[in-house]
Amino acid sequence: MQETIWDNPRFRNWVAVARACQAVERALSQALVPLGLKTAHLDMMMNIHRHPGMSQQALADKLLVGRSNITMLLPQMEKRGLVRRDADKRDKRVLRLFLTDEGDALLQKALKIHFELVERIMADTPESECDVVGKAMNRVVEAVTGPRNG
Amino acid sequence: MQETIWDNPRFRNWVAVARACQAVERALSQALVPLGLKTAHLDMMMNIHRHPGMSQQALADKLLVGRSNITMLLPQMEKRGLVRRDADKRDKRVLRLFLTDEGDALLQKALKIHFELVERIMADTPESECDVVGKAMNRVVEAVTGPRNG
DNA sequence: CCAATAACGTTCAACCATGAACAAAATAGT
DNA sequence: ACTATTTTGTTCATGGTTGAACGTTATTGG
Repeated sequence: MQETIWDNPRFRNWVAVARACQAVERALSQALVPLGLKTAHLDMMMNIHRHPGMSQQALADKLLVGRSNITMLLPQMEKRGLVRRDADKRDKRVLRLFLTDEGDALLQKALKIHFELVERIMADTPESECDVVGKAMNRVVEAVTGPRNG
Repeated sequence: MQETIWDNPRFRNWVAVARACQAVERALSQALVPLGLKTAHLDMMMNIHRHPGMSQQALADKLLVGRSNITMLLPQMEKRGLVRRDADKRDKRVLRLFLTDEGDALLQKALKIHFELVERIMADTPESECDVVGKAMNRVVEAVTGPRNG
């Protein structure tokens, strides 16, 4: 009776999700080595691309990481000429984030790699099921971050 | 036309998976603080529980982490009296891993927390969809770790 | 106007994770 | 039997991630 938990569909299936996620994270990490990028950098660039001019705080919230994480990583990318940080005229506390042209070009290459990896791992999953997965995951994020006190 | 990638169902939905995974990982991490456990420890204990006597190498493979990771974490748990490492008689290189009674008891508490979290985040997802998700994720793991040439 | 509070970004020390290099033990090939 | 290769676990230097404490700037309340 000690293994009752594993018989629960939700639990067992979520474990599969976590496992798959880590496997893909690792594979993506390897695939990005030629570009000199870490998955954390890619995540940041993807978000800055989709929300140009966002603050570091907003980026941290999107990525579900601490603010200090952003502070530690951004200067590297800035030095590489991938990202630009402009001071906000109205609010001197915030820095507005933008991709440089070079950053955008590198992002496109990285996205291609990411895309091909996803295509490969999802090849045997029909689109309809993909949508079921995506919708379930969006509900998960809401359930975790929504009722989140802060 | 530069955002074509985001219109792809597989890509967009996979991003949702990764995001959900990180959110839950973070939530679980917080929920385990009272037990003095990290998610890495819980993962290890779960696997040792299901495969008693497994080697550190086998555990690393299951968890998709480096061998050194196991070496760094296990002694802490051994000192806490949660895990036991027995030398194999036949092969003097390998150490066989077991949970102590105390470790098993703590694992049960941790599993309860994990289980309740999963129940909460999956509450709005019917069991049938859960299975679709789980099967898709198992295919993902196979696609990544199976054809993995190196 | 002025003090208190909150928000943004930074710094720092502590902890984790990783991969390369290593010693010991087992296996394979001759 | 003997060397070469592989496997297992450890060590170590490096780099990533975190949360707390801090300085600066906005905002709120009197």
